[in-house]
Amino acid sequence: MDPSSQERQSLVEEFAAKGLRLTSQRRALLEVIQSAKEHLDAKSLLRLAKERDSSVNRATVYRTLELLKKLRLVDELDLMHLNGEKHYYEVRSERDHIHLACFRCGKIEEFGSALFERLKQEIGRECGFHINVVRMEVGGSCSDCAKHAD
Amino acid sequence: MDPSSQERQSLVEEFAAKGLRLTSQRRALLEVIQSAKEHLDAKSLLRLAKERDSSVNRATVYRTLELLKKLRLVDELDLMHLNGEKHYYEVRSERDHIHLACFRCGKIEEFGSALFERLKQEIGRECGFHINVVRMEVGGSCSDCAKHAD
DNA sequence: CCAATTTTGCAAATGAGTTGCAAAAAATGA
DNA sequence: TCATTTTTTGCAACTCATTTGCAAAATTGG
Repeated sequence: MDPSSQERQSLVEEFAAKGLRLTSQRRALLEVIQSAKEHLDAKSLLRLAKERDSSVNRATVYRTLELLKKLRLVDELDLMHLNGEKHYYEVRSERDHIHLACFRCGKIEEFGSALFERLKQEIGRECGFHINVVRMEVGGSCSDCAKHAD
Repeated sequence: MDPSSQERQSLVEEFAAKGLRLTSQRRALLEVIQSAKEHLDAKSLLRLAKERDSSVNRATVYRTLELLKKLRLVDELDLMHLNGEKHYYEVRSERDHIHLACFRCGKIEEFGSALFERLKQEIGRECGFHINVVRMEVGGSCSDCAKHAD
């Protein structure tokens, strides 16, 4: 009941709310992205979306991802190219966060901080730059791996 | 004479100082990267390196860039994929900086700030993460383009 | 229901980056 | 210096993520 405890609107809802056609293929993809527990690339998204609607095609996945990026519903990540040149996707969250990629164990951590928010504000203020998308990725050794050596 | 007025060591010198073989092909590439006035992709690097040593091959460019990344002499950038999926390269500088990419006019600005440095320190402190590489890229409208509208 | 518009699957194409391999170049060591 | 070993290179073929042209299918708006 308390509005602050509400789940954020689902991707599917937000997508439909923009007046775009919610085809079964798009719905399948949106549901997959929304429910993902980890960062998924286009190939994985296709595989999982096909489990919901076997007619989903690779081209549709790419075309829909392009659309979602433009709509700012989804962010595209590189994750420091830890596993090749492909991209990963995640639902855009309320608060931006930094991705920390461990070169040793491959773990991806997310880190948000007030300092990060201030930095973004500073960019707007100092450079007169109007920010649409921010991507900050850090590569190195996570706390577990850093212990062992460098 | 004043040490602070000295140019930073050249890429070629740093490369040789690491005890690696400075072949004519590598020298050509290093000189091109060092003297670049803008961010260049592998294709452009190859073209320009060939002007210095026509024997330089694409494979060598990629192999050398891989080496330079590992040595932390060069950073790889995406520049928000403003022009396709290719990568751009720049000499690693004393101080990290953020790349601001304008989606409208394509201009790339660089921005370094104390806040950015503090944020990196915070990541180390809060997450116990040992940072090797940082990449922060921002997409939006530069000050000129932001005036016109959004 | 009909005409116009959007979205789709398919298959082929694109393009950045990688790889196996044999030849060339550089280092090593008698 | 010369032979041996190691590294680097060019070449051509390849991989693989992503894009595109197009005709068919689905949706929308009269």
